[in-house]
Amino acid sequence: MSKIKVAIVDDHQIVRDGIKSLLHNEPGIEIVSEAKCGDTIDEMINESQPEVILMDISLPGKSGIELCNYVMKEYENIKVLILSMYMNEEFILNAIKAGAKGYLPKNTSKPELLDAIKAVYNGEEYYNENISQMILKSYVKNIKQEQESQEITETLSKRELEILKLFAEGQTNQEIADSLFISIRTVESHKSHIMQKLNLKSSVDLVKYALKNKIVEL
Amino acid sequence: MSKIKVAIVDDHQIVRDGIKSLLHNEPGIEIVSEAKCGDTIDEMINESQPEVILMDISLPGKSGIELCNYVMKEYENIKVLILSMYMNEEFILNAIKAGAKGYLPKNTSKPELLDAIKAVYNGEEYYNENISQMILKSYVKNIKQEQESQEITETLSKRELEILKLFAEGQTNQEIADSLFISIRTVESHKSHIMQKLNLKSSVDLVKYALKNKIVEL
DNA sequence: TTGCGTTTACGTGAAATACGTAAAAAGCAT
DNA sequence: ATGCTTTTTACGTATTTCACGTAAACGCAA
Repeated sequence: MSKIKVAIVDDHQIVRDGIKSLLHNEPGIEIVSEAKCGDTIDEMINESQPEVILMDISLPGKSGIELCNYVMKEYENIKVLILSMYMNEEFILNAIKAGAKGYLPKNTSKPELLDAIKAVYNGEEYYNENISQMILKSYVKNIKQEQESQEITETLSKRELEILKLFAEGQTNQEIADSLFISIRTVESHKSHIMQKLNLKSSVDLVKYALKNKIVEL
Repeated sequence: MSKIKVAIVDDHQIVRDGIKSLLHNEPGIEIVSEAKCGDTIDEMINESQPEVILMDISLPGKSGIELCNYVMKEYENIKVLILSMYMNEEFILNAIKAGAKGYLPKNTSKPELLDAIKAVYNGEEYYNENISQMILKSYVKNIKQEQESQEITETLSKRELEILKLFAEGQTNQEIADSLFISIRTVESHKSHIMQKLNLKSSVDLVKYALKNKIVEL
């Protein structure tokens, strides 16, 4: 069995050295190249023909996510394994969306790193327990958020949203009326409707609602 | 000249290995011990008598900052050099406050790491350019923020703050008047004064101001 | 076509705001 | 203690906004 060809992309020399020393005399693995960032990724791939790329997320220039996306498109046989400090859902989910085959924290043990490399090399996916749990949590959260967002867009009409936005930006009813070329009474009506729909009691709530739902910024 | 005795405290094996491989055959430096966290720091120090400790900030259990503080108190001759992914002001400033003699990003070059170790060993402090600049920026920023905060507390009286809070929480003027046992006109006056003082145009601005300055929560 | 939601708009009385004025009450300095 | 400043209190008036009800015009879908 030939060795698995592994490339490393990480801007921290210490991390690169650490990985190299970890995998140094592993019989099944060979480090064929390394890079600080993704600028020369094509060159690197063509020269060293890696089968697995260990990649950090935060890189100078293009992020690991973008890079992963690119590699997935151009070299579909190469497996990308993300090795990141950051264990937050956003990064992990983005990595998965971008086609990463695995995601490991940087404090991974040597056997886990080896397992992961072998797994992705064999076409499997590798996420450790923490990450699996996190994905699950995040999924549930997302669903909930989506539901909320849907509620808003379902409940409020375009016009109502527009008026809410202008109001929460600080315009008076008259200003809103003028800028939308409608009567001030209409603006008032819209606001009433919005309050009814969202079960809000005051303009203060209206402003807070707009901020919460990122219709306007603070 | 004897070798500088260096200890490593970092929960990422890869990082520890990376540092070791970087410093491996440096004539002036010797890695005398390493640890994943600060639980056994006393033991470690007593056994290996390090002169410089390379330390991560984010550690399981006690943070690098706390640990640094502790080491400074108990072993004042030991120099702590923080080696962190995180380049944000807060961490850096805290590290300095805790008595760290240097702060390096993890993507430090080998010569810089060597320089830093030698510098702190010789009783100097070592911060690279980025960090020096960051400290400066942060300092300026802090000053500004303090000024702003002062402005608020200077400008608004207790009563005004109280009324702003209740209003931003969603109470009507009448409710505020009732709960403070004052006339509704008084509440109105206060609000006017607040707006004048802060140069705000509408209640919307009032609410936003209260949110910005954390007088109320969203 | 009928029905439903959206957008438009008005009427009326109550509430809030803008802007000015001003007087007790409290705090502070000399 | 006395005077000065700030805070807190309050009102008047004109304007604006709110709450609540009503309703016409429009589009779209069953």
